[in-house]
Amino acid sequence: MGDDAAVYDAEFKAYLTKNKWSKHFDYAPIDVIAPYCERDCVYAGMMLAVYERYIEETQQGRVWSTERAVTKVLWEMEHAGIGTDLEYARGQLVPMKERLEDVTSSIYGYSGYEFNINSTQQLNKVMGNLGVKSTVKTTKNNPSWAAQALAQVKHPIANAILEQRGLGKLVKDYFEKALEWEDGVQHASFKNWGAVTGRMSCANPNLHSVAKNPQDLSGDVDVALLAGAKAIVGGKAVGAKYSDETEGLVSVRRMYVPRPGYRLYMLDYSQMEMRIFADYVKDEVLSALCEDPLFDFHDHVAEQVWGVSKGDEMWDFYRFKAKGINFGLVFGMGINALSLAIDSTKDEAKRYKAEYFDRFPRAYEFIDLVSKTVEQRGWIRNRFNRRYWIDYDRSYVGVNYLIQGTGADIVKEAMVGIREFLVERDLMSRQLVQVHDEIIMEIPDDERELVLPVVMGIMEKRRIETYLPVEASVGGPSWAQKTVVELAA
DNA sequence: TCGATCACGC
DNA sequence: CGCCAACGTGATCGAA
Repeated sequence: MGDDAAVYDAEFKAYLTKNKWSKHFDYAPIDVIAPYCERDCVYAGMMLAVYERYIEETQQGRVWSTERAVTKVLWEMEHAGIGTDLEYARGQLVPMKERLEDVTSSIYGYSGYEFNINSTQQLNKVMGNLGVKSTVKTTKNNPSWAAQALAQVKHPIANAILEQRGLGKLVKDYFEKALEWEDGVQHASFKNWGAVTGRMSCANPNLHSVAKNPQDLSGDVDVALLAGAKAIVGGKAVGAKYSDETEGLVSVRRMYVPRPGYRLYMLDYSQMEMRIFADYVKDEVLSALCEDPLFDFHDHVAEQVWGVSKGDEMWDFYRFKAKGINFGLVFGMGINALSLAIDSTKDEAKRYKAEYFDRFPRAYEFIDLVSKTVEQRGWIRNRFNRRYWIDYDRSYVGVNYLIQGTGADIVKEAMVGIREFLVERDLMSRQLVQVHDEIIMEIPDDERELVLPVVMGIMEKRRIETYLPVEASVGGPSWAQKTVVELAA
């Protein structure tokens, strides 16, 4: 190599910026940009040779071949896009903005003067004037005014701020964004391995972060409760079922609709990460129980560790702790975070965790082995040999990388398999979106009987020992409403 | 321009 | 078996 690729790249981009061509490569003259493109290709080719050797040495051939194959699926997903109900988007923007104005002026009412609510510095001053203190610190040790901190605040300004932020995000990131695609088809961008674990990422818009809970615009608690909400926090109707008949609730997912001739289907792996965790732990009893598609991991842990059963007075209490510890383990959570997550003191959290490991000693052995391997060797590999290099002082993330990454590779292989089937049979059905453990498809009615069982079979194929059941739902008709599909045996 | 802070998801 | 909830995208503020 005569020159260094990184240096050349940096120098060339500086040259573009200097000549005001950096906004888009199209702006630069062809005789300037062409040699750059040529070098780009040459360097990419050289890198391919290097990495192919590495892939061979580390036996990551299966992962590499899946990545190449899934690229075609991603291209087709981006090309197909997802249909949006522009009429709904435009219609809802009006009451959303009205509500936003009302909430904003109520905040100014509390503060006594107008200020920039988005500025945490200015907000901090307002809170000080109101005599409100935060019990939470930011990473830079300043007072935090995030949702977690505002939840502790008794003053009514707290809820108003939560609503202002949440609603503002919906308006900006999704409802106004939707209008950029005038034909009502959004083409998001997917990245194969946007995350270090092997998970994909999505942008413009990020379909991975589309709000699940409907937003209450009426300010009338009864409206959300009528839709089955468990609580209303910052205008979010938590747990509410969206319905077009419920006035005053707005849903981002309601915006996403099938195109004429199609219906939306959502194919979800049930408790995927917990089942992969069970597979890694190699607890035969646990794995056997996973054969039941309806097996609930959190229920089981509550029953086994604390001897409670459904209907007991303490059931909800221990089910909550079980769920918190389960997620805590797969996320690599420490005692401090765990105690916050399960609403316990640190001592209590420590005791619950000890009781958990008492009952599931192999879970402890697995977690211990992973972190020790990272500390001693510096790398680990998931079920498909995807390799992770992890710094010594971050060894606690290893368990999560293995579980999250194994899940990601399973879904990618399934997507490739689904594509092969659809292409081979020359079908109209198509994959639109992947959300980590979920695939969203558009299927015409006359293909449903053929496609659904085959797709579920491809997804449920044993790629690890433990069974990973899939639940299929049909959109009713948008992404906001799902009805579980019962397949004839 | 970029770090910090906030919000949303799995 | 006490420290570290994992991984993302994007809007916004405000200091550099």
